[in-house]
Amino acid sequence: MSIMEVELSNAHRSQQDMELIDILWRQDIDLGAGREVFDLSLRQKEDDLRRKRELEEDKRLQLQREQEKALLEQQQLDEETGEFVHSLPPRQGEVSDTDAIPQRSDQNTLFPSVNEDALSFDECMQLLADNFPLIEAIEPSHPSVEILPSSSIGNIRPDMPTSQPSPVAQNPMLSALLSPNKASITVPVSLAPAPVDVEHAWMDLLSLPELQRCLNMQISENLDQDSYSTTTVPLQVEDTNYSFYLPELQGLVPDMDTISPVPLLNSYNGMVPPDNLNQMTLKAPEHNATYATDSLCELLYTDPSNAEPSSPMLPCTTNDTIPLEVLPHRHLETSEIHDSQISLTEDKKATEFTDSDSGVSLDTGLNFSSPGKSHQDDSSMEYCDSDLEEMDSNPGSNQSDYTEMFSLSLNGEEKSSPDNYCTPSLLTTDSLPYSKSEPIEGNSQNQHPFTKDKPRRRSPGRQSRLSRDEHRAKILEIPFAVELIINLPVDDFNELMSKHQLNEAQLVLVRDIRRRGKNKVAAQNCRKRKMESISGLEGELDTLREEKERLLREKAQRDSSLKELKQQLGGLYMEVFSLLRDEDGKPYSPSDYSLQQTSDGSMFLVPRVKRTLKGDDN
DNA sequence: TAATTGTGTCATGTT
DNA sequence: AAAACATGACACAAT
Repeated sequence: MSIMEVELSNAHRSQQDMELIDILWRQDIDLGAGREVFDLSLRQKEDDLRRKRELEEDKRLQLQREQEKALLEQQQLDEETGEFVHSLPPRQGEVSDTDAIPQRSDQNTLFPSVNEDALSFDECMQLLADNFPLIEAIEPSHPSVEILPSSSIGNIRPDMPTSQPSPVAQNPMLSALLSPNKASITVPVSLAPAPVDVEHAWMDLLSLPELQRCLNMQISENLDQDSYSTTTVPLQVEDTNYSFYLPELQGLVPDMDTISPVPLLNSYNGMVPPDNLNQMTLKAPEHNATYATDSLCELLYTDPSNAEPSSPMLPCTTNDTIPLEVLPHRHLETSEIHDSQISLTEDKKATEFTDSDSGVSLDTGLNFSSPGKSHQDDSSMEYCDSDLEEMDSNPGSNQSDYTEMFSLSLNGEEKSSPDNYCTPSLLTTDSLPYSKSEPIEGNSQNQHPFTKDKPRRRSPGRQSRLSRDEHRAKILEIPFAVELIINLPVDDFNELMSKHQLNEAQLVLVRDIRRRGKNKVAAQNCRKRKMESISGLEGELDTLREEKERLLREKAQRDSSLKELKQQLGGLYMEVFSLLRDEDGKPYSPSDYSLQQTSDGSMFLVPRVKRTLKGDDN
């Protein structure tokens, strides 16, 4: 695009230039730009407009950052407990009630180190999002479903089904778009204000799957860099200050605590081969607030009694997220959804339902399982769990990405109606305390062995990015993040719970999640303490050993001194003894007599005959 | 293959 | 009384 601008600024265009421009224009037509783009005066006007908009956006961002700062100042993460503590008096509710702008996940204390970088990039992304709202989708079937109020020109549906193979490399523009550096992003920015029927042009453009994928990849890369991309702003967040814990944002940054944003970009570029673009594009719908298709809803919620229009997690009504299981297939299966896929997604749901410690057994009421699968024994559970495990652990797999991406959804209508699609079976056990309910679940049908960790197939070493509880929360459509559930102070937690009408199953799960989360932290602390204690004892042992050696050395030294003294004493004794004479002037025999000293100092010569038995020769 | 290690979870006691 | 915390014990996957 920059090349094109340079070309355009050239007043004297040679015929060759004009041809080149024509070629470029033909490409840009596909990008949604009309001839007018090449009109300098028009483009100047558009530039002015764009600048003005950018200025406004800057202001808005500034305001937003200030609010975020204020919010962060109020919240402080206790490292030991993992709990948020208020460092400022104001109640969270008060702020959140007045805070219309959804807080982004840069307040997520999970990733405190990336805040600064991410924020700057956040600006860029916000600018991009407003000037070129790529991720606002034009929903062909529901064109009226628009959430982002700002310039909706050039909306692109990143999740449009695509099937054709893409000769991306042959198209220099597309190649530029594919390029990870941000220069390519400027393309849509300058195109956005084009006064032609850009939307239509974009729609035409969307027929080019390769470009779509390019754009999506660009988006997802940027979003991955900036996990809390401002494009998520339109999400309707319940008036709570914990919006930075929003699950969907978490899902976007599954490993941000280990990977800083910039390396993430690089790693993505390096990691994802071109043929995996499909997977990357699928990240975009996370921010596609308008993505909603009835067919998808039907796919996921085939059970009529389970269809829950008002359920917060349902993308059909909330326009917020899309069922994670569906999107991959949409993409990978060239936009047609097969029955097998449906059963697969359903089965996945079913397996996830069964994977709960909370006494939330769903096996009886729901029979999501495809006929080929049974949940009768441990092996089947192993299969299910490992299945989930693979979803978690395989970063390249579609499932994994989507499970994270669409992990949890928070939106304004998170009141779960009582007839949640998982409720019927839940109601059978959900009122039981967790400790009691778990064994109960292991009925003959499912035998889900919640007792004593039997079903666990997690892999701590692999660090599944979605924990089991997160899966459960997702499945039961808990409208807030697991971290939030765990780390919130009890008052805020209760407040949060009172804000959302959760059914009993959800309440049980939430309580279990909180209990397990707390206990997990406690166990970690306990082990940490234990290790510290062990190392402390080891240190103590070392010092004691050193002291022992020192004392032994001292003892040896004193022993040798004592020996020396004894020798000296023996010498003196013999000297004195040899001076003694009897009446005949003869010396006493040391074997017959010995010298002894009384307590008053007087010396006696004692015959040794009697005393030698006692061995006293001193 | 067995032993070790790290981690999550549960049960239970303590604060 | 309830919640949080502490800790031993267990299961399990990874090493």
